[in-house]
Amino acid sequence: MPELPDVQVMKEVFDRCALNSRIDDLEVVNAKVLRGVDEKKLKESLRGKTFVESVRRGKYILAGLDTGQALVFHFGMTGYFHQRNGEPDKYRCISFVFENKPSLEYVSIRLLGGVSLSGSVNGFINEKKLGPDALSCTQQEFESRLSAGSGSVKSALMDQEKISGLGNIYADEILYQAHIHPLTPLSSLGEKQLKSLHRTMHRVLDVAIRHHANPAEMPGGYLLTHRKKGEKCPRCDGEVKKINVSGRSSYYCESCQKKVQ
DNA sequence: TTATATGTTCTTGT
DNA sequence: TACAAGAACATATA
Repeated sequence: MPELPDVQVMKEVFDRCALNSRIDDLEVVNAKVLRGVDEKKLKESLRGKTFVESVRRGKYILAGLDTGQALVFHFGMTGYFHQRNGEPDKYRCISFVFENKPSLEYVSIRLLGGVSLSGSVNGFINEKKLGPDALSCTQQEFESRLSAGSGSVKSALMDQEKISGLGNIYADEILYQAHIHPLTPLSSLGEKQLKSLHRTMHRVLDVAIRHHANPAEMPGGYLLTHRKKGEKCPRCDGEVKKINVSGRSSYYCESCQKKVQ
């Protein structure tokens, strides 16, 4: 679930539920999600403190504390925030208890996500070598970062050091909207195609966020709801094919995304 | 019961 | 050595 648009929606939840309210306590239900920090240190660093800002960079949420430190959330394949208004979420891993708001739970079902503590918001970004955020990446940055590599265009879109925020589903969607085959080598993309790819990336992400990253709400003509072998392409009635690209399933329409060598 | 799954990171291979 | 592709990770769902 969580790619850039989903994480953007989660940031909005975080801001509403956690910003500018004193953290009274936190409950660590499953310490497996703690990365590079133990429960004791985490509690010491958070109790009595306040989240004063939040930044989304790619698929990460960086929550800045009034101490200057930042708590970093990543959601893996199955993570989300849940505001507790009744029963706790069955898969909650960490619960933040606030002075004057309901608790916020960090949930990770398959435990592939993680929470870590960083010296500062920017420190984390540099350490991870995260590329520019897909939503704010300029056309120039996009072109120079993508024209450098040599693999397939899809692998490059998913490489967080090149551009951060895209995952398997949105990489497929962007290529579909741009009429580009996922296995097209980067080296064969011309300037015109890179420009179009950049424009398409912005448009797809923008539409996804406006529809709360919910595929069911999104307009027709998107591959998102047709990720199944043998489905009809929502644009040209061609057949949706499934192939493997860098170990992940890729869906594309064989008649409107022609392969270029 | 088995195959598949949106994530990152470590390992392997070219 | 550098880059790119593949395996592993944990667990729910179809």
